[in-house]
Amino acid sequence: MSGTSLTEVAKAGGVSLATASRVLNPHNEHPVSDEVRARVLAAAASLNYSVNALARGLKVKRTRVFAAIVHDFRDPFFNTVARGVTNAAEAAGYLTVVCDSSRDPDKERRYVQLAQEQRVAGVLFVGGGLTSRSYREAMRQQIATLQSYGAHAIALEPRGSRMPAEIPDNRGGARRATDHLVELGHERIAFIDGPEQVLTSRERRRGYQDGLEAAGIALDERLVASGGFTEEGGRAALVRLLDAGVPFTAIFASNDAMAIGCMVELRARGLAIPHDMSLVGFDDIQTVRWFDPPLTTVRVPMEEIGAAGVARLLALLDADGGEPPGGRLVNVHPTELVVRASTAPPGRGKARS
Amino acid sequence: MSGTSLTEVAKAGGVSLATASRVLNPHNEHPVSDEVRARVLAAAASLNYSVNALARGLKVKRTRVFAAIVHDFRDPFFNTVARGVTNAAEAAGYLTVVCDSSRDPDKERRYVQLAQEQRVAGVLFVGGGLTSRSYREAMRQQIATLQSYGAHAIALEPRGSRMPAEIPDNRGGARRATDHLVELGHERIAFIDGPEQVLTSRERRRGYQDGLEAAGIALDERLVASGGFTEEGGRAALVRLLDAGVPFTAIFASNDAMAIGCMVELRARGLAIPHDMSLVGFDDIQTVRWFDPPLTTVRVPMEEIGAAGVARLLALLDADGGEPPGGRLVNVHPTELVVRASTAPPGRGKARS
DNA sequence: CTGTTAGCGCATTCAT
DNA sequence: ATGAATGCGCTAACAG
Repeated sequence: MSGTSLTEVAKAGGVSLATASRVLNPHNEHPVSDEVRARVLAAAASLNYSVNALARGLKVKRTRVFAAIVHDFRDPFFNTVARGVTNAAEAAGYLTVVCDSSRDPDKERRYVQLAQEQRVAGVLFVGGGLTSRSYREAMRQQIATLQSYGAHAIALEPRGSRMPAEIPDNRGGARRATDHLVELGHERIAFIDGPEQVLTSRERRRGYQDGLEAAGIALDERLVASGGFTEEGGRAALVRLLDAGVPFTAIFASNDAMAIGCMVELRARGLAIPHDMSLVGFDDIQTVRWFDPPLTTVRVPMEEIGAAGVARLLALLDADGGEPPGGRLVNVHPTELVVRASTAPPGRGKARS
Repeated sequence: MSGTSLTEVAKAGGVSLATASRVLNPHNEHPVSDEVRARVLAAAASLNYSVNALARGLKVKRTRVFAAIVHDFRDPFFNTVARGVTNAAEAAGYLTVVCDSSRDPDKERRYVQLAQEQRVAGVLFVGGGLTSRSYREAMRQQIATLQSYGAHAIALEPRGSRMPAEIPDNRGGARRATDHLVELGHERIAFIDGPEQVLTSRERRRGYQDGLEAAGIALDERLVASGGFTEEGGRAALVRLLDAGVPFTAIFASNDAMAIGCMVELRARGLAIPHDMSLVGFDDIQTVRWFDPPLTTVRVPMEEIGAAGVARLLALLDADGGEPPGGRLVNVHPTELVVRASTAPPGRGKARS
């Protein structure tokens, strides 16, 4: 019921506890004779010995576990980043606790709390933070506590805290997407915004504004609606826009999930993409290439960002006790416009008339 | 750097270590005066105290962590089940380590190993096991070791081991999907199989055979191709089937990912769904309802299965030391055919001619 | 190269 | 109702 302990392995191998530890602990440099080593290994194998990471962690004050807190497990954006994290972590011998906060700040807080109790070596926040003062203050406080326990925090989307971050170039990507539409000749471009209070939304909206401004097009607030980064929300936002009667020939949805919602609604109304309406998304989640038409979108290097976050964490961990590794606090990963078939010059579609 | 310990809280609160433990440990029943309790709580709060779950776990020989091992993080089937698991676990105060094995048995083994070292309370296997003797033997061995350390293992897809399981009715669902096609008048129904060595594939294939048999249709092996449960694989399998020239009017893909691959290929060949070809999937992952046409598929209660797995684990944990809770070893969760627009009676489509 | 020892932070007897 | 003492399994000095 309670498994085998090192003491038992030592006894079975006819050596002391210390010696057994030395051969079974991969990070131990202490020399051990080949013969003794073999004996201990054999004893461990025959007893199905498995180190107790709790005891080890208690002793060395450091575990090999990370926590990744994501907004929504089912969103391909998040689970792809999470996969980048878990793969990179596993390669370094770390396990990753993945937590789905359901975009609930309180649940997020509870998860950080639990992770802290487990004395994780680091927590990665995957998903933008909220803009509110109170949220940022609470987060700052929480991270300070985390650090007092020796853990590091990393952001993989803007968080507005002073923590190290590996984030996509949201603003630049949104700018390029807008430019693309402008270059095709669109002048009335609707924008489907993410949740208002989320920093990621804000950055992408900014990029949209940049693009409009550069083209000398005035921002028309009636062409902007929030879709909460979900398919249903995106669809609902488009319904509002279309029903409002203000004409537009293209839609820039600030994430792919909402773009999918738009596709569904356009199809339901018999509006052809891109003939009647051009559509651009953001993220380049895997599924959008299977849709008809394949979606033009902005590629975010999701797995790469996840892996970079882990590398960052590992570097921080190694540097502990020395000075922090050089380099910027925030690394911005370039995003890239992927033109597929959902965009074209404005036609004389129904939406225009 | 090393955080606050209970000892410090006790000192700050002017009480003994034992007393501090009694008020801070939620599972402790020991009476403590309100005044002392308040003092300790205040001290803990002002010091930002957070229990060390490692020390606690070492002492009580039990952690509040589960491990969920999934085949592929990015597949909506798996991440949806995983979300059911993490949510249910969090509600019970447990954290879940989610591991993506990339369908690699060796990686799966390493993850179980790591989880065991962390002394997780339970391991949930999400995704079918392999049929091979060696795999099943190794798995049996591994589970035995896990249990010797007090952990429980649960399967959320057929595993062919004697472990408790909460699995979908794969065979029945596949049977119903086949019946549906037969009832529409199809007689030549192609089947896109999952990976051959995976038990889930085998169950679904069996259901397909059941349906054919009930309808008096002989199984034609030339109408079966394996697609490995991925979009690309499904598409490639369909290419082979189509190019082989053996006519058929409907396709039953044994998971939605492969059905999506089929849709893409049919579209590329100008074959209309369902006019030229009917198509059925399996799982009812969220995206398939957004496709054009929305896919007819077999719904698997994914989150429910995840939650059931956690409930099962919790019951096993509570019962430890007593007799195991009554009930079947394997609980089968009903699946349900969801008819959407990708199926219709056979037309005179090109595939037939 | 091997062995002895101390103590990580906590829950839990056993006293009081 | 509170406190003192013990040990979970392990690593890392320190001795030899």
